[in-house]
Amino acid sequence: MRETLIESSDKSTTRCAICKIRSYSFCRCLHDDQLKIFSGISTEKEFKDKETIFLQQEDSKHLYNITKGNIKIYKLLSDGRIQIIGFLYPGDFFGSYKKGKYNYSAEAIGDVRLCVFKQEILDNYLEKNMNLAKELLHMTSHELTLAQDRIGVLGKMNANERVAKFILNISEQRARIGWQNNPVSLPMIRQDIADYLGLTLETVSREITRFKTSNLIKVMNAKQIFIVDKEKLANVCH
Amino acid sequence: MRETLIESSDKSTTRCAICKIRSYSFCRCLHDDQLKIFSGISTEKEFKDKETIFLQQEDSKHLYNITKGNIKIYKLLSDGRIQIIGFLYPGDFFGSYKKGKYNYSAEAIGDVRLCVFKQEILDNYLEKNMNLAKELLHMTSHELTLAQDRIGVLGKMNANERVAKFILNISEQRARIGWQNNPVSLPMIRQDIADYLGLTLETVSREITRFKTSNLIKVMNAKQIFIVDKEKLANVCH
DNA sequence: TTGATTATTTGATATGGATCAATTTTTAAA
DNA sequence: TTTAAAAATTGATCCATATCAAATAATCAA
Repeated sequence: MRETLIESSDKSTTRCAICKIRSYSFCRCLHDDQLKIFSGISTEKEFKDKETIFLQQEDSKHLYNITKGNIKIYKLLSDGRIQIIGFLYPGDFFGSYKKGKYNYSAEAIGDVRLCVFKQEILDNYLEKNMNLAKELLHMTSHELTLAQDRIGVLGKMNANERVAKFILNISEQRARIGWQNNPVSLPMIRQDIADYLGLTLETVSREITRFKTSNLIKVMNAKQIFIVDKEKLANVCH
Repeated sequence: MRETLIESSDKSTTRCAICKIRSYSFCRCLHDDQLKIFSGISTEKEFKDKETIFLQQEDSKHLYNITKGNIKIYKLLSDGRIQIIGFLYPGDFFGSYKKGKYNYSAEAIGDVRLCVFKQEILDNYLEKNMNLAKELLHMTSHELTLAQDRIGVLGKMNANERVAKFILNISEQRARIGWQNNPVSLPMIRQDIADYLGLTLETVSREITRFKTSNLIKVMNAKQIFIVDKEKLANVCH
């Protein structure tokens, strides 16, 4: 048993009421008086760096919401090739909504804390709470547009453009949840970025070097990128 | 005005009640007595080959459901490069948006008939009908898994694998809606297939020729492909 | 029918990014 | 600290697919 269950330390205030990331998560649509019940339908779990949250072939019984840290979701081809579908951040919701098998595997990048929902229980709760159902529909719909954007990147953009877009996207995401977005921290290793962008780690490294050489970015260290000229970087990819 | 509005020819039976594709569309969850109201919240429109249904930069005011024909949804880069996000078929629902703008453009392939919903009106109806909201959530969720599959194809598969997967996918889709799935008809031109798979039309043509030469398929004509050895074709791509 | 346009196939060549390989840097462990 | 392991960079070469070009086939309009 690699996961740790976190006990509610205080019975008077609910987990959800003091949750730091609720404002950019699907549960933001709930009223204060609904939080107590909602806290009860989920549990919190922690994962360490590189721990598997679930694998693609497993029965999908749970849905997850990130409250701390980063995770990657990925698909494996039979010959071992890997494609990272997405990097997910605090507030992101994942797992497959319809029952059956998960459509991808999920793994922690660094320390992670998740809200875990049992599928039937969340489903039942949705039935009684139209707000939450609509919020989840909007969120899924938004995720779909992000996936479609990625199809555009992988189908038509070259290495240069892919890496530029990646740096800008991750910076935007940081801004959205109110974190430092310049320099932007890249929690994942180059190989992960490559598997996300459909490139090799060598190509990713070379493109980053090129942006550095042409003064579009400064590489503070491998995991901290300072965007020097956002406009020029944006011009690279559209 | 290129679109044609179709008048309900018969006031006693509703459009929805006699709709041929309802069983594989999101409205299948509605009871017979709800159909009359539901018919009222949508209109039907026809489009001809190559007609634009909407463009990416337009304000998104409507959502669409295909009742007849095929459409393609695509994104354009500023320099004219095109990426086809998907080919959609009868029963498919589309028109997803981000910040009030459509996330892609949509164009008819051949003659098309669509159910058109005003966004606010459908949204209001959802409020009163949890079934439909949940069905739409499931459908959007399913679309998301399809988009994620495509990310895997575009990120990690070579030309050979992409074309094989394309032929098999389209055949499966035909089977799902109960149409002839072998030979499978490809309503779109080679250039569209290329823009869908992130390849050039020459490469698509060459891969099809290779499958033909190695007797995995027969090319009846450019738009009719007979799958000779489904198993071998499947082995190519996983 | 016939010519004109559009779509498809096939061939020759070029190239962006992969692959293979070595070195340097960073991180973690002893 | 020192050493070992992991991650990242840089260089040399190769290859899958793009690009350029031409021929053939299919479709459409007059």
